[in-house]
Amino acid sequence: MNLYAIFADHVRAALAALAAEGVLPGGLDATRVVVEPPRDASHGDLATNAAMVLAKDAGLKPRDLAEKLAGKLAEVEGVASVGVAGPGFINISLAPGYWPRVLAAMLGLGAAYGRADLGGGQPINVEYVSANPTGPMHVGHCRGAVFGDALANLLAFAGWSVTREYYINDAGAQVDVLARSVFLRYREALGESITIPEGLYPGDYLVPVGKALAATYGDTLLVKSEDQWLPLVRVAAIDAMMEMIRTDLGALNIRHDVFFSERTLHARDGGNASIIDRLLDELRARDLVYEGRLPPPKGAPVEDWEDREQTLFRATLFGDDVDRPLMKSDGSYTYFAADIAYHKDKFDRGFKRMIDVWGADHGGYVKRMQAAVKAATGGEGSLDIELCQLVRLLRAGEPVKMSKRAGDFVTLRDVVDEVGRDAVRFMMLNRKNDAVLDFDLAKVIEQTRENPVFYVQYAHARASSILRNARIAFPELPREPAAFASAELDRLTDEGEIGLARLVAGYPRLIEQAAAAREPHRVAFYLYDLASALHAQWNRGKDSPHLRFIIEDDRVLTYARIGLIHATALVIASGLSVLGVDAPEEMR
RNA sequence: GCACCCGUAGCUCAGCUGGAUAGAGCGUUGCCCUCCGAAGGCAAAGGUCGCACGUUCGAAUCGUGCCGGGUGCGCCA
Repeated sequence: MNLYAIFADHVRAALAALAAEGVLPGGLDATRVVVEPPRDASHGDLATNAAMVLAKDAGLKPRDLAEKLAGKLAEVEGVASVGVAGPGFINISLAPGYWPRVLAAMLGLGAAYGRADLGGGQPINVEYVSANPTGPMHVGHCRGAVFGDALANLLAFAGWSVTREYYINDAGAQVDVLARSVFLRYREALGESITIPEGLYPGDYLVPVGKALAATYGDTLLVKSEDQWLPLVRVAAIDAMMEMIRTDLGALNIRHDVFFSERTLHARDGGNASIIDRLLDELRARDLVYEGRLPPPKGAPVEDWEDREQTLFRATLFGDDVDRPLMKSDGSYTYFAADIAYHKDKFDRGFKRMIDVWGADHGGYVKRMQAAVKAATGGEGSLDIELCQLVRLLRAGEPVKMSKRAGDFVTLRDVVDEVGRDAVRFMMLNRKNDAVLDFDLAKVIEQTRENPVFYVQYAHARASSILRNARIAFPELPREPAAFASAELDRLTDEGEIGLARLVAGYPRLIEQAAAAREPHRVAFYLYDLASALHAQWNRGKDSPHLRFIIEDDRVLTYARIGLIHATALVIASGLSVLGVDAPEEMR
């Protein structure tokens, strides 16, 4: 149901026909041929670069080739005229009834309109958020969370079988610190007066965890040594933190399918080799792991640098700049070693394609991780990494102070509670993920055109309002969009109406391109344009009553226009659902 | 020193993976409310696409080198 794809087929057919006639050589490589909307609508409805791209191989001048192709394309059903312009563009104008027919087809599809099959149902794993389980989510986690979730939605809509995954970093020293912090809260719950020393987590959010421990264990942990109580407390603390994180994510409507524990990769139950042990043995057998020395890091001097032999992964064989350490000086595995095993595990679970969403501060980690996936999967698996740049939190143009000490950071929950889930989600997606983003708490709740969240939602509410009013004027009006596929849609002749239909017709193409580029922000910008076109057409009806959507004494025309409104509302709702934002029927 | 990201209108940003006269919002200027929602609308002015070479029919887009800003740079996660 992608008009541009349909016409790309027509172009290929025209090439084949010309080849059969001996006018063109056969077997021309048409991969660079695209059919797209012309930049300027006055050029026509569709344009293709075919003649310019193929001229050299065909041994013709672009304009000559264009003329020949144009002759063929003019015979295609539904084409009104074909022109050649500029250096060899072929512009196609569709017959007056064509856009209405496209509209009818999409109305028949309903909510399925826009769905693509790029992924062919293949599995893909999207890992995002993966915040440390040591406290509530803070606002810095927000962007990656929303981006990852919208990307997962987008890929699912484009035909992938998506699994949303969260990697729990529950194996490092930070979770021991968490456990010790919780143990203090436990003693506090038993009546002791405590102070949280430097280096432990001071936040109040651990108080209830301590109380729960006291309720479960009474004072029995007090007599145990740290070796004994630490594992118990750690498990309870991590569970409590993950529960909190799940709740925070729920406030943003984010739900993961899989929570994967790093600890399981390190586990050596009953003296067996761990998953990491076994993977490194395998890599060592392939001579991808060796003992060697690294040059000292450049840039900021590292104080306790010591030149020592260590266990290294040959990342340089796979495109990285240096080989990377797998063992810390105390003999335990680095985070990287675990991460290799983790991605290998994803691959073994059936995901040849993986996407990780990371913060920009992990940019230096990209090459080694991709190198590791290449090595560990024998080149069979592919890992794409999407980096999200920082968010600057503002209030009316002034930076919001965020200090890390004393647990005094702005939590994700604070922000969602203040401005609402929809505003957070839409604004986080209203910028390329690799550009830094200013998030102004004051601006995102303004109800003006400046605020794209409001403007787009308002467009949907306005469309809903029009439908309500139309049912008052014509009580027998059907409620289902599909019923309007049989309306006399060729009554839609106004340029504003055709413009709306054109935008709506471009939705499937937009979804495909946004999914292929992994850029959900394109959906947000598209929706803004579509909302703008709807608002504009509505406003034209103020000065020109004959352009209003509801024409009391012309039932047939009203039906056609209501069909257009249904189509527009459907696409807005569909796009918003990809972004994970509500499409309200009225604004309050 | 190296790697990655960014540099487009006065400001904040898009620019459909190389296409035609580079777009939108804000701000500025000028018009427009008896109206299916003015919670706005219409229009105008405003750009050597950081700079310089290169690739080709054609470059904001690709390559190389500079300039400016950000992030990161054994064992933290």
